Amino acid sequence: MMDTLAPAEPRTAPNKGRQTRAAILEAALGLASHMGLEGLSIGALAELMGMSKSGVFAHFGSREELQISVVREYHARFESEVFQPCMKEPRGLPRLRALFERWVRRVSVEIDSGCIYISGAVEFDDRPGLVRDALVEMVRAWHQALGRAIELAVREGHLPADADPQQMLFEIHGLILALHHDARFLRTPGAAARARAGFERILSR
Amino acid sequence: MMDTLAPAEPRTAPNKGRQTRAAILEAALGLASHMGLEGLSIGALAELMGMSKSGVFAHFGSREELQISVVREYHARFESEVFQPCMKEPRGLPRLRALFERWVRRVSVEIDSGCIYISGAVEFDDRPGLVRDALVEMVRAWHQALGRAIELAVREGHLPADADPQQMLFEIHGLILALHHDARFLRTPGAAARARAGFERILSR
DNA sequence: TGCAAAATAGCACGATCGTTCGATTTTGTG
DNA sequence: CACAAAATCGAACGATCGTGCTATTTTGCA
Repeated sequence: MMDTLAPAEPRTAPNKGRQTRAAILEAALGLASHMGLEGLSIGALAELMGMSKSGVFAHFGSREELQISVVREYHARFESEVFQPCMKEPRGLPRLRALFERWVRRVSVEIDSGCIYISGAVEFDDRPGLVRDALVEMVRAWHQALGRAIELAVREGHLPADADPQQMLFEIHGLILALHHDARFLRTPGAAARARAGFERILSR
Repeated sequence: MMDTLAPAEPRTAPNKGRQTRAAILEAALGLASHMGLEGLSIGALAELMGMSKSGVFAHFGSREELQISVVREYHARFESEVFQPCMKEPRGLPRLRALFERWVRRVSVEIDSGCIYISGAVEFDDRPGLVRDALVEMVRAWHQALGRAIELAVREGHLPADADPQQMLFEIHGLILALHHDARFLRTPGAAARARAGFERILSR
């Protein structure tokens, strides 16, 4: 009988492997949030995990693959914690508001939450390679999802018919970037409130 | 007779020293624009300058001091290329428009112009130290200058009296950050036009 | 419970990093 | 021109980096 799922399933199911790989990725995510994707080192990660460098290394095969895995993991969490919960909100403004509000919280409030999309964009804007490609792909996907939500709000009549969704997306993204900057770098209090105020101003014309 | 300017002037005036130091700083500025302040290495800088590592090192005494010098140099150039030319524009909207327009060009158009304020903010938002302190100080100074320009525009009656200059500053800064992101990372065409459109929208209400 | 395979450890490698120090060259002036 | 100071070099240091190899341990099923 053929294997039910995996086409080339090895003799023993690597359960332990997947577990520790997930644990490493969890730690790597936290590390990369603080030090950036470029600051993520296998040595530091191994020490944090209490295992050997080669033990950690074996799970990814290269540092680049580790970085890409971190990007993908961040994307998965971002999608399940920001995007998906908002899909049960009614189409249009309520859903768009929910997306923005969760985005704000993700970027400014949560602990350990340097946004890898934002820091990665700065680190890799001049550095070609697979990590950059992965980052661009995920950011583009998120922007497209947000763009669709805005278009839906227009189509539902919650926003004026002559609104420019791409322009709104650009400005909303700017608010999030300014929030990230002021909250995390300048440590200015009230940045989240400014972002929300800007969002309302964008919606009302 | 006392020295006219420097209080402890050495026997021979170190003219050559200042020259090469300036040349190193010039190269360091270009390097840091591409690799970030953290990616700036003395070895790469020495190779670029065609001199020895220790020769470069001697001019700064430490890597941290080199990074701080780069930040200060960038600030000086930013001030003289963006801020000061706009001071001869009439107070109010014309001056504010000029400031924004030069800022846009600086961030998106110019060659070799990864903005060190922006990349540094991301690199050092979690990294305490003198480099971060220097960065925060310079960014704060620039924000204050822009804030004053906005307040002047209100006082001149070019903007409604109930406008919130700090909120406007936040939103304008967001436009620049979104421009930097879309132009340099995503390589989206037309990002500068979007930033300008957002700016006009902020001014007209 | 035995045994193959998977997971991990241990060690070494070449590179590069920032930094130190003593020797050497270059500079500028009396 | 001479001579002190300034500038630069060359070599070495300990640390850390990513990565490759070969043991060794652990895992999971027959």
